[in-house]
Order: sequence, then C-alpha cells, then structure tokens
Amino acid sequence: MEKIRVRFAPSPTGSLHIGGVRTAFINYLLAKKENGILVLRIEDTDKVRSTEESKNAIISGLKWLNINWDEGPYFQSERSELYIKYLNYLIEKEAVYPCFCKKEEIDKEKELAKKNGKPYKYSQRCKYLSDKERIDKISKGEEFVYRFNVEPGLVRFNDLIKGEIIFENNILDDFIIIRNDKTPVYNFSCVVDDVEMRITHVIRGEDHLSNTHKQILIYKALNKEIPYFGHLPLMLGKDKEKLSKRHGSVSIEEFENEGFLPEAILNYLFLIGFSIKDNKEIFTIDEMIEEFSLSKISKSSPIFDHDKLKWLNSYYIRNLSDEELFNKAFSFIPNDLKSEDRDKLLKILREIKPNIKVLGDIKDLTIYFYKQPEYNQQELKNIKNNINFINFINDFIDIIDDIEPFESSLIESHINKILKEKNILLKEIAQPLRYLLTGKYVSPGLFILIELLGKEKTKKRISIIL
RNA sequence: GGCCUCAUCGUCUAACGGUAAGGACACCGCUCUUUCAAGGCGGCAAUGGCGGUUCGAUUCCGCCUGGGGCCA
Repeated sequence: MEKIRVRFAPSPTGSLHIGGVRTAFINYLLAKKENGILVLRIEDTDKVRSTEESKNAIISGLKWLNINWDEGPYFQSERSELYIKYLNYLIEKEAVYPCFCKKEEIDKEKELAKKNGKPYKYSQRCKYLSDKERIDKISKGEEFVYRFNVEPGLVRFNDLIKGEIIFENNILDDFIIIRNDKTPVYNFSCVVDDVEMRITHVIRGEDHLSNTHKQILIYKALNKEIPYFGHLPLMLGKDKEKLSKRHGSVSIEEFENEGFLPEAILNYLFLIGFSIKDNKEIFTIDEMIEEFSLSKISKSSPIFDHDKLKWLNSYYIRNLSDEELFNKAFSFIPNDLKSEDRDKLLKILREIKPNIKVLGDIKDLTIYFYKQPEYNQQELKNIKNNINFINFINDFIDIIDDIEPFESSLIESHINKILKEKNILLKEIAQPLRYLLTGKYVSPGLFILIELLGKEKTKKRISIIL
C-alpha cells in the first residue's frame, strides 16, 4: 500500500492557536501511526494578513512541542506559477471562465437578492459571453476574475470522522478561483497544493467542512484523485463559544510562557475529544501513537478545560526528577535566586515541586528565599503574645550557631530537644515560626525550610520578634 | 435566513439492545500531617424533549429543542 501523506496547513495570520496545535498533533499522530509523511505548508497567499512573525511563531511552536514534520515548510506565496499552471488546464477544459462583472454590479445583485429574501447567487452573466466578447474586453484592459463553472449534481463523500456527507451543487454559485490580481483563492491553492504534494488524507478543522464541497469539485475538474477527508470538531471555550483570548490562554507561546510542559499539552490534547477504552489518562507519545485512530475521535465539539490541563501539567511536573525539573524550570527561576548554587536550587525546587501547577508558579513559591518578607503588624503582635513561642525562640537563637552542619535533620533534632525540655508541642510553634521566616503560612516543611534559608536569614528573620 | 453538523454528570469521556449508567478533572468531606500541596478514602452529579421499533432503549428510526460551523 502507498504511504499515507498528511499535512498541516496553517495561515500565518496570528500566533499558533491551541486548536491549530490539536489539528497538527492529530496529523502527526496519524502519520506516525501509519508510518507516513507529515507535510508542513504555510498558507500565506493573503499578503495583507500574513506576517513573518506569525510564520516564525508557528514553526517555533511546533518545534517546542516536538511535533516534527517530515517535509516542508512550503510557502504558498512561493508557488504562484503552479496555480496558474493548473488554472490554464481548467481554462482549456472550459471548467472555468473569465468574469468581467464589476464589484458594484455584484453588490447591486446581492442587495436585490437580500431585498427579495433570496440567497444571493452569481447571475452567470459572463458565462455566456462569446469568445469575441471576451477577447474584446481583455484587450480593452478590463479586469476579470476566473469563476468555476459549477455543474448541477451533488457531491458525496465519506468523512473519516463525520461519516457520509452530501452537498447539493445547486447551493453553490460559480465561485471565484482566481482573483483579478491573478492570486488564487484559498480553495483553489489548497487543492492544487494537496494534489502536488500528493496528500492522501486531509485532516483539518470542521470549519473547513463546507469548503470540501468546492474543493471536491475542483479535484474532479482537475481530474485528480480525491483524498480522504476528516474534519475535526472545533474546540470551544467554557461558554461553548469559539475558543478565544476571553477564555484564557489560546496561543502556544502563552502556554509556554506560563510554564506548561509540551508533554502535558499534548497529553491533554490527546485526551480531549477522544475516546479511550480503559480509564487511562496519562500517555507517553509512543502510547498515544499506539492508541491513536481517527475513528476514536468524538464527533462533538470538546470544551477546552484549563483546569484539567493544569492538573496534567502538575502531574507531569511531580513526576520529573529533580534534575529534569531543574533543567525545564531554569528560565522560570527568578534572577535573584539564580545566583544560588545549583545544589541548593535543586533542593528548593524539590521541596516546592508538589505545589507547582505551572512553572510560572515558581516565582511566588520561592519569593521568600530572596526577598525579605513583609509582615502584618497585627500578626506580629499576636506572635509576641504567644509565650511558649517566645520562650522557644529565645532558646533557639542561642543554639542556632552551634548547629553545624546547618542541615535539616540536625536542625530538627535541636528544635525537638528544646521543645521537649520546655514541654512545648511542635504544633504550637510551627505556624508562627513559618510566618516569621517566610511571611506566609504556607511553605515547605520547617526544617528543610530553615536549612534552605540558611543561618543568616533565619537568625535575622526570627530576631524581628525580640 | 440557507446548507452542513453535533447531543451521557459543570467539563473530558466509558457502557455487543439487558449495568445499581463506570472513570478522570473540578467541587465538597474525611484521613495523613508542623502549614499548603501531593497521597489515601469517600461524597455530589448525567443519558435534552416527544413519539415510534423492541420483551427491553443511553444505544436503532423520526420529529422538536438546543449547540457549533460555513455562507449570506
């Protein structure tokens, strides 16, 4: 059997959207599963809206996620001759015709249709021009577009995800495939490229489902084999509206900047809108490839749930070794902390690891290591009134210099000794002590915390109460 | 408005036409514990509606309703 060839074909008109990532990933999984080829094609025929920045964002986003393609990137803007070549074929076959209608004329027709409550369809006025009339108009320098000659009939195809789909050709009018500036319209360049790139499976978002109608007609006119189509239900936001900035992060850079791991994102994208028989949730890439099948994709639109992504992300973080976490988290470590030695940073990260949901949390979780806490005066007053605590602190300050090495188990035994002598419970002093040390009531375990803060900071911060 | 499409807990989903409708996230409670988190245990919560087909519908069919997409 011939090798499967799939493609991911984004328009570079913005950052790489998480929905696009899902499409890319599903194409990637299919290619891997079937031992096929994934082509990356940048659809930048819209010169006004396409930006260099966006192209870079797409490419670097995919690379960051490790969604590797086998061919490309191809840029449609560099392939204009190709579209003209295919256009000429269609002209010869009389599958298309030039249309000289002015925009104002068309607008007038649209208005009329609207007034009569009828859907607008092009009148086909230019379809019946004689060759002489055409040559005449062209030689007079009149601008024209090429329209596709839609014949009556219907288009029927079996969508790999949605099932059988039927479109009546009479809902279409003679649509434009080449603009008056000789640039191809999306549906045309897309088909030409898919033909040229020998794409066997077109897997894309559901927003392209109705385009498929026109595209199949073009394939037929071109006398080319029609690929398989599969249309992915669109991911939606919490309110079931199109997923947008309003729902939180949507572009892949944002996820990267917040501190999501590529593994977690891909795992999440795999889970959503996909049916898995056993109750497994965590998948390696290889397992995803193994498990993947287009038939397991749900037909209904999944809602993107940031909470579940966060949970997966925190799961992946918890299961990182200290070394791995250090490497992945390095750019998220606040600058003031980076000067600490590597061993210490490793330990700090290990301690806060179960509290990290996204790597961006590291900043808040470590702030007291490099910044003097700001205390609430009322809290300090309460602590001062805690006789047992003050009692304990006085003793602790006295012996703190004797603790050598300054290391958690030794700190623990010294503290426990004091507590035992004074008959105080650890419970009674833990929270006030934590507050003095960090300015918070949440932190890693006390003894390791003291070790990591170091002797000087510890002394300085507890002295404030005396 | 036209065409296409979808429908199980709040969310992602499981269930040869026969289940007490299962799991996960979120939420709540308990537990562990020097705090938070993580962990363990438990709880809440769904087949959109109406008709068929069938001994029996989440499951098959039709209609309605609702959502989404494309075009206008």
